[in-house]
Amino acid sequence: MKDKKETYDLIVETAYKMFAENGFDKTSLAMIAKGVGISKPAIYYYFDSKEKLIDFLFEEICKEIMIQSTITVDDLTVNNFEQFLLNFGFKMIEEQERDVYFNKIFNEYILLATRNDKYMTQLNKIQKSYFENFSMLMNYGVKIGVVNRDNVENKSNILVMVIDNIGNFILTGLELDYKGTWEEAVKSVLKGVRND
Amino acid sequence: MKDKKETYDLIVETAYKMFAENGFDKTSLAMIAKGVGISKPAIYYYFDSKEKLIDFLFEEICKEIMIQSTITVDDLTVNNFEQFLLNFGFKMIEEQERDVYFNKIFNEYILLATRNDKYMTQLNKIQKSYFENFSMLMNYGVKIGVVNRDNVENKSNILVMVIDNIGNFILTGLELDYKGTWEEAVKSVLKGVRND
DNA sequence: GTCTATAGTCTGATAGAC
DNA sequence: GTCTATCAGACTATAGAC
Repeated sequence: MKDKKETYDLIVETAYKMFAENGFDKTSLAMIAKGVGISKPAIYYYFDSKEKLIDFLFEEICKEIMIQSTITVDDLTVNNFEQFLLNFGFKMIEEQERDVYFNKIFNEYILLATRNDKYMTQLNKIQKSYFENFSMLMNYGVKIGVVNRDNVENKSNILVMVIDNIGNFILTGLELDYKGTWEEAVKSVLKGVRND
Repeated sequence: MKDKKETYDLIVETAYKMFAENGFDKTSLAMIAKGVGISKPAIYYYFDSKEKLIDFLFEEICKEIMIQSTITVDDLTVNNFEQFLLNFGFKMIEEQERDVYFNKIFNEYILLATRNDKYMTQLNKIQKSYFENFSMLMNYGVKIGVVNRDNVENKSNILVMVIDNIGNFILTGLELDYKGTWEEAVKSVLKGVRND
């Protein structure tokens, strides 16, 4: 029982890294087995098929994203709103610069989703929650008077687009002032409030 | 000679669509041959290998992007600067909504590039020219007084990030007010000029 | 739980006739 | 130029011993 758990985790971790580095198609079960230090058929004891292994990893990743993208609005005030937004982005940028695997494998899943509704349904849920979180945040900003009420949804969309795409550009090795760009995006969006 | 040209073009067109729809690995030469209406070995008369075919399409796509992303600043004035930026984005959004193949296959190449320097070198050139074009445009905007000179590079980056990511979101079928978001991005970036 | 052995399928690529 | 025939190799997955 103890050994089962350990091998299982090793398969999951190794598959995660190898799928991220080589892609799903160019990562065979034989490669994963070799990486773990077991034989190929041993993987089938834990996962019914390669596809099931891919599906399992997708669900794990989705859960993680849902947790990370959650925003709680409770402690936000006029004084810390901008700093909160800035920190949220900075934290994401730092995480994406640190963990290359995550973005690579997630892009694999996005491409998979464009060809397979099973993944697209799940992906759309994540996107929706992402946009809703930022929308909620910006509307709260309007409420406390730090965001101009005009085109709130579009302002929210801009922030999502920028922070999401920073990850993609990091992936290509492009060295840009990402934090500066995020800061400018936040400031652009918060500009123009009438204090009357 | 005439027949050669026709078959050649058919292979290129069919491969383009099939690679976009199924991905490189899940599109075999047999499938392409069947789509064209020839036998598999016939493809080898035109392309030395599957990889060479993939490389050729990549170069074609790169050329097209380089042309489309080129911006000429000559006719821009204080009066038409904002409208030019808006139209540039609107045109890109419309094209991306129309041609689904282009974005799908380009994302394939981006993933390929993260695993193969041959493609990454080319991809980085495209990105560089893209950022430079927008940077040049924004600096021209500063010069004629429609863009605030503070953080010009970051403002330019925001526009690139937004317009680039709109394509990705269209790919996932997400229905958003893309044109409105672009409009808001342009206005956010152009805001705050001091007319003194 | 993990192994060896292997079935069955598909792949990219080549040889050689027409 | 295009074909039929065929290759070696890699793949997922399974059977059955231990």
